[in-house]
Parts: sequence; structure tokens; C-alpha cells
Amino acid sequence: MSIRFAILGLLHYKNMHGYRIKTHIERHFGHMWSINFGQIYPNLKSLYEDGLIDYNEENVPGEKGPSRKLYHITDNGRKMFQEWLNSFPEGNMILRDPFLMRFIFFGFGDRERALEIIDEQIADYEEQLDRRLRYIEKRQHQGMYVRLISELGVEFNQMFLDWLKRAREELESSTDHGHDPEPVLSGID
Amino acid sequence: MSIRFAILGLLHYKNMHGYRIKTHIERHFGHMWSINFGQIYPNLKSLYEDGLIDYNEENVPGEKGPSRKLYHITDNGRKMFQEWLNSFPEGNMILRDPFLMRFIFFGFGDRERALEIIDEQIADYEEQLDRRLRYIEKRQHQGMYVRLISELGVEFNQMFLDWLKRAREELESSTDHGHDPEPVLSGID
DNA sequence: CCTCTCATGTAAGACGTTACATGATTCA
DNA sequence: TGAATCATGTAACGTCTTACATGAGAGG
Repeated sequence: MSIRFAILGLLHYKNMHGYRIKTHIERHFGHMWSINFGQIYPNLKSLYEDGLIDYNEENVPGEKGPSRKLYHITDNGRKMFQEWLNSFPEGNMILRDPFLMRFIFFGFGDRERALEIIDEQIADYEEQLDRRLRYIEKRQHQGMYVRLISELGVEFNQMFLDWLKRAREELESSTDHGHDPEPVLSGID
Repeated sequence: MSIRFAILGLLHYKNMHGYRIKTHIERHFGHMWSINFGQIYPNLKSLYEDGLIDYNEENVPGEKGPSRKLYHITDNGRKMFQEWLNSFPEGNMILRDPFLMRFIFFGFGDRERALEIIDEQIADYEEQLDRRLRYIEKRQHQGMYVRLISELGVEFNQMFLDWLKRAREELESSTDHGHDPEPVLSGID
């Protein structure tokens, strides 16, 4: 549902066609968000059918590529968008991560292998942090809200990296040198 | 897919039936994770069909309630689980939040309303932080991994709260006292 | 008797991802 | 000519959520 509103929001900045919406999101939020055509085109279609957006089929002669639909938001679309924007968020934050899912159970696995996997995570998030810092530097002239979102991305990244490194140290210096299953929650219920 | 492995992992701690798996997750990870019956029972069924878990239909006379299937993990299940645990995480972290989705577009909305919504978030996350801190205090005797996960939850919470409060301050002291659409990304592409 | 908790399950639908199909233009 | 990019779309699949159906036993 909220991709619909993301599209309506982006159309406040400027008129766009589907392909542009994707590249725009990749360029400005790609460091923390992704979207695919499989979501964009069906949503554009239904937004159009609901009268929230409209388009002019245009095939600019100078432009390369096939015909494209340049969408713009309608008055009804703006109204809907405002209602959504003013409503209290309808759900909770979702955070899921295949690494953390494994991490919970590392006590049942091989300690050396766990260290390897953690090291790979550390490398990945260090690279990502670089990307995010470079992004912030490159685009200084953004509005407050988008800038704050980027900063949140950086702070999250730093927090998670610190945690990963601490977890790694604790694991390395733990007395548990065997590979015995650790009955982490036994006796609790 | 990874709920299957979560179930296999939990069955390392002790034998459980479907209902227990849910209450167990709620008790130990409910502050950061949720699962529903619509996922548990079909997955138990398919894990059973794949020979990764097995069960004894038991209806303990003293126990209240209907018959239940006490599942336990099989040797094949352990093998599969080890393979998964040793494999590199097959995807990236997913973080999505209906609040942040709105936040990006607050420049197009009403500033006072934005402050209200941020205040509600702050209250929510302060409450959640309390819950998480209480949880950590109450359960000291956990294994390293589950404890570290709980600590990550707390640190995430604190980081996000700090960010929310900073965002609120910036917004309050911003010179933008009108409600004009802020052309945050205009001129970029 | 009624409600709550325990317990198992199915069905419908929303949502998301991946892959595929098509075709034009640009550039090497 | 062949690959890359631009551009629109559909189909299949997998996952997740919500709602529903069923029923036993405990306690007020």
C-alpha cells in the first residue's frame, strides 16, 4: 500500500514516467531502499484507474527509446496524499535480516565459521558506510527531511558496525572453545 | 524460507508444539519479532513432510486443551540446519517503516502535524526502550548470542530515539514556518 | 453458562521478488 | 552487427497477514 504513496510523493517533485521513478529511487534512496518494476507499473496503472494520477503519452522526437507515459499527480491525488501524510503511521517498523536470524543460533554451530560470517558482515557494512558517507557529502543541497533520512542511515550503520565488532570480540574471547550446543534458553519455559 | 530454519533452531532447545513455538517467540523475541499461526502450522507440516522434524501425537491426561503434536528435530533436520547456519546470509537486511516513509515527504505537509507525529513516535519508542531494558534485566542468565541480540535491540532503540529528538529539534527551529512544498530533490535530475 | 486460554488448522488476499517478453535507440 | 541503455509491461512464485472455523478444558 505505501508504495502507492511513495509514487504520489515523488510526483510532487516532478512529473515522471515509470522507468524514471525507479532510477530516481535508486539514485536517491538506493543506499537504503529498493523497488522493482514489478511493483511500479501495476501501481501506476491502479493509481491511474483511481484517478489519483494522469498521463500524457509522449514520444519526444529527440529522446531515445520507446514511447513513455509522463505521469503527473491530480488534485484528487494530492488530496489523498495529504490525508495519508497527516494520518498516524499504520504499522510498526519491520527489521529483518538473514544474518541476525543465523546469529541467534550460532551457539549451535561452529565458532570459527561464525567468526568468518561476522567478519564478512563487518566488511560489508564498512563498505556500505563509505557509500553512505560519500552520498551525504556529494549531495549537500538537499532538503532537511531527505538529509535527516541519510543521516539516520549513517548512524544506523555505525551503530550496527560497533555492535558487530563488539560481538566479534566477545565471541573470540569467550571461554566456550568447544562446539557444544549452548542451551541458551533451557529451563526458562 | 528462514522461518523454517527458525523453527528448526528452536527445536534444538527443546521439543515443542506449534502453539508453544509462537508463545516462545513472543516471550523471548516479542520485543523485536513476531510470527503468526498462519506461518507456523503450514511450515511445521512441510518440515514434517520433508523429514526434517517428526512428532508424537500426545494428549497428556493432566494437561488441559485438545490433542497436540510434540515436534522434535530429526537427524536430517539437524544436518539441514547446520548447512544453513554455515552458509553465508543469502540476502540483505530489510528495514521498512511507515513512519519513515511519511517522514521523507513531510516537506509537502503541515509542519505542526509533522511535529505531532514525531512526538508520538518518540513516546512509542521510549515505551519500547523501557520494555527492552526490563527484558534484559529480567533475563540475565541467557546465552551470549541471545543476550547480544537483546543488546542490539536496545542500542538500535536508543540510536533511533536520539535521531527522532534531533529531527524534532531541527524541524522546530527551522526557518520554514510556512507549509510550502519543499522542492527537496528538484534540479537533480 | 460464559468466557478465557490452549490448541490446530485453512483460506483469502495483500505484498514483494524474479523472470520473462517486447521493442526502440545509441554507440562501439 | 551486437551490446547497452531506455522503456513498458505481465506472469509466476513465494511470503506474510488477517480472518475464520473448530473444539477441549478451566474458572468465575
